[in-house]
Amino acid sequence: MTKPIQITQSLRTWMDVFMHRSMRGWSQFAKSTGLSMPQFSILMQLHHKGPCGLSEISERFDISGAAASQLVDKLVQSNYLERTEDPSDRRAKLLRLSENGAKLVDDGIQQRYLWLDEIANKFDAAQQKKIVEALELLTHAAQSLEEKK
Amino acid sequence: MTKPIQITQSLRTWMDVFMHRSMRGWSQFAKSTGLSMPQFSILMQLHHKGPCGLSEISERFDISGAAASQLVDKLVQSNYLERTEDPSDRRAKLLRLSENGAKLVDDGIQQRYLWLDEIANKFDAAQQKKIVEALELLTHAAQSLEEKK
DNA sequence: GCATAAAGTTAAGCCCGCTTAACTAAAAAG
DNA sequence: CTTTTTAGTTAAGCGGGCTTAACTTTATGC
Repeated sequence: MTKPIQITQSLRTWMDVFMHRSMRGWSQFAKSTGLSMPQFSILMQLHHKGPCGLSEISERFDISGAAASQLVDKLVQSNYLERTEDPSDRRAKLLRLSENGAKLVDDGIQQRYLWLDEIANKFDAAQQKKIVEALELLTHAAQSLEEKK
Repeated sequence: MTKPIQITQSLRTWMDVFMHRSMRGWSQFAKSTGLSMPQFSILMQLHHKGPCGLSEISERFDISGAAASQLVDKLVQSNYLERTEDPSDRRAKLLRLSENGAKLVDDGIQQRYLWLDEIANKFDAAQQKKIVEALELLTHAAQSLEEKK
C-alpha cells in the first residue's frame, strides 16, 4: 500500500512545480504581447484546433456570441486573425490565424519549449530512457481519460 | 543522437496534454467560485507562499500598489482574506487566507488532484515505480533550475 | 414559398482591473 | 527633531470583457 501513495505524491509534486512555472510563463508572455488573456486564448485555441467559426469560439469559451464577435474583431483589426466568409454557408465566417498571429503563437510555444529543453539536457542516457517511458505512459493514460469523457 | 530528441518530444507532448487539461480545470473552477482570475490568483499565491504584506502582492503580480489594495479589499469584504496590522511595523498590513478562503483554495486543489489520482490508478506496480522515479528526476531538475535563476 | 432557426454584428450599459495623483500615517535617516 | 522614505488607502478616469436586446442575412423545415 505504499506505492499508490507514492505515485500520487510524485504526480502532485510534479504538477505543482510544473504548473507554477508554466502558467507564469504563459501569462508573462501574453502580457508582453499586449494582448489580454481572453484574446490570447483565442489565438492559442485556433492554433490547436485549426480554423473555425464564431459560434465555436463562443461555445468553447462559454461566452455570448456578441462577446466572441467583439473579441475576434479586435484580433482581426490587430492583424492576428483572418475572418473570411465560409463558402459553404454564407452566414458563417471562417476564422484562422494570420501569418502574424501564427508567428506570435509559435514564439510563445518556443519559449515554453526552451525551458523544457533545459530540463531535458540535465539527464544522461539512462535517465532519459526512463523518463521517456514514464512520460509516454502518463500521456497515454491522460489522453485515454480525456476521450472517455 | 536519437535519445535527446526523444526526451524533448516526450516532454513537449506531455506538456501539451497536461497543460491543456489543467488550465481548463483551473479557469473553470475560478469561474464557478464567482471570483475573477486576478482575485483567484491572489488567493492561490497566499496559499503557496503564506501570509504577506500588500507590497509583496503588488510586486509579484506586477501591478501598482493601488491596484493591489483594491483587489485585496474586495477579497477581504468577501471574507476570503484577513487583513490585520503587522505588529512589527504599524504601517504594514498582514494578509492571510481566512478559513473561508483556505477552504476554497483547498477545494480547487482537491479537484485538480482527483484527476491525477484517476491517472495514477491506471498503472500496475512496476509502471508506478518507473513513473515515480522519472517524476522525481524531473521535479528535481525543474527545482534546481528554478533556484539557479 | 413562407415561417423558423441559425450565424454574426452592433449598440447600450455594467462591472472590473488598472493607472495616476493626492493623501495619511508610521518608520528611518540625517 | 526634522526630513525623507515606505506602506497603504482613496478617488477619478480609462479601457476591456461581458451581457442583453435589436437587427441583418442566409439556411432549413414543412
